[in-house]
Amino acid sequence: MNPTSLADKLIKQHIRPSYQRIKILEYLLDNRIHPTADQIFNAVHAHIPTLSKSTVYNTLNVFMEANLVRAVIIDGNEVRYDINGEEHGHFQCESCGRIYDSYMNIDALNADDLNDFAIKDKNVYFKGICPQCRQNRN
Amino acid sequence: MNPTSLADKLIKQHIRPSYQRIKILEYLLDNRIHPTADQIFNAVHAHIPTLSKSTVYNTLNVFMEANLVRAVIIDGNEVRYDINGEEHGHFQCESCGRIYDSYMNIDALNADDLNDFAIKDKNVYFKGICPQCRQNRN
DNA sequence: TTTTGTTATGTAATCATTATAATTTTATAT
DNA sequence: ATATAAAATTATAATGATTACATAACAAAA
Ligand SMILES: [Mn+2]
Ligand SMILES: [Mn+2]
Ligand SMILES: [Zn+2]
Ligand SMILES: [Zn+2]
Repeated sequence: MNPTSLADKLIKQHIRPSYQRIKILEYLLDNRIHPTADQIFNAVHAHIPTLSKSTVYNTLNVFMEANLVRAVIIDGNEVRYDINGEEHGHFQCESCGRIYDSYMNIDALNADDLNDFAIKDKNVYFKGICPQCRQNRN
Repeated sequence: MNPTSLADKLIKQHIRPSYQRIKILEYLLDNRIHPTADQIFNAVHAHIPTLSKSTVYNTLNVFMEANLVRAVIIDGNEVRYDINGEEHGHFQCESCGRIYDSYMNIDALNADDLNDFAIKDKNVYFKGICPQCRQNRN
């Protein structure tokens, strides 16, 4: 995606398209691995030597506010960020830590005991061993 | 539950039933609110003035190892602990933070794109506003 | 009662994230 | 264009949950 359309994507969400924000957005779109803030920082820092980690966190929070990214919380020790806007669940491999997307039918999940609750968001994640790690027998 | 049966519950899982462990187990069984380590510490500390927070964490990790409790990770900032062994999902209220159990049919959730994955665990949680908070309009 | 292993305790360390203040950049007004 | 105001970035400090570590207390075995 070219820089202009990246900027447009941000402007559409009323986010000022700073160079840092564009580069972070670009990284997220090109690396759909549910990266940590640290991974994002390290990757983008290679292109912007003056980049601060604060900016990464600030930007991610701005993106989340605008629903451009969402936090994927499975591990508990560090948040991972997801730019995939489609409704989907996740699978985390207990061996390698990778998080995979899974397009299961989350909407179908229903709970009679939550009839009086206002449900705004449904989250699903599985855990286990991914195909690659199964093959490597670890 | 009387102390003896609490001790038996631990022995059955090959956990030495120290006074601290029994009291922590008792608290978890009597307060099914998915408490934080801090909540557990404060409550049990009232009964055992010498209790250390390290012991709470150690004990919770021992209990988790034995599958007596499981970690419920929704917020990301602090882990909450659940002694409910039945298969169930959760609802966290965005207003008061309370976590409710919900007996939805998690097993029914299936993902064709995970056929080559070894699925060991399925997790579901919803977010929204609980009945009490809806009534209080906040 | 030694000896040995296990558990508990207190304190220090870790580490992801947030808060704060100063600086730089961008937009607006004159 | 210049001054002024607002927004974003940066560097650093603070926060806070959890873990690591060393020591003390306890329990079991010999
Ligand atoms: Mn995803
Ligand atoms: Mn529960
Ligand atoms: Zn794997
Ligand atoms: Zn509530």
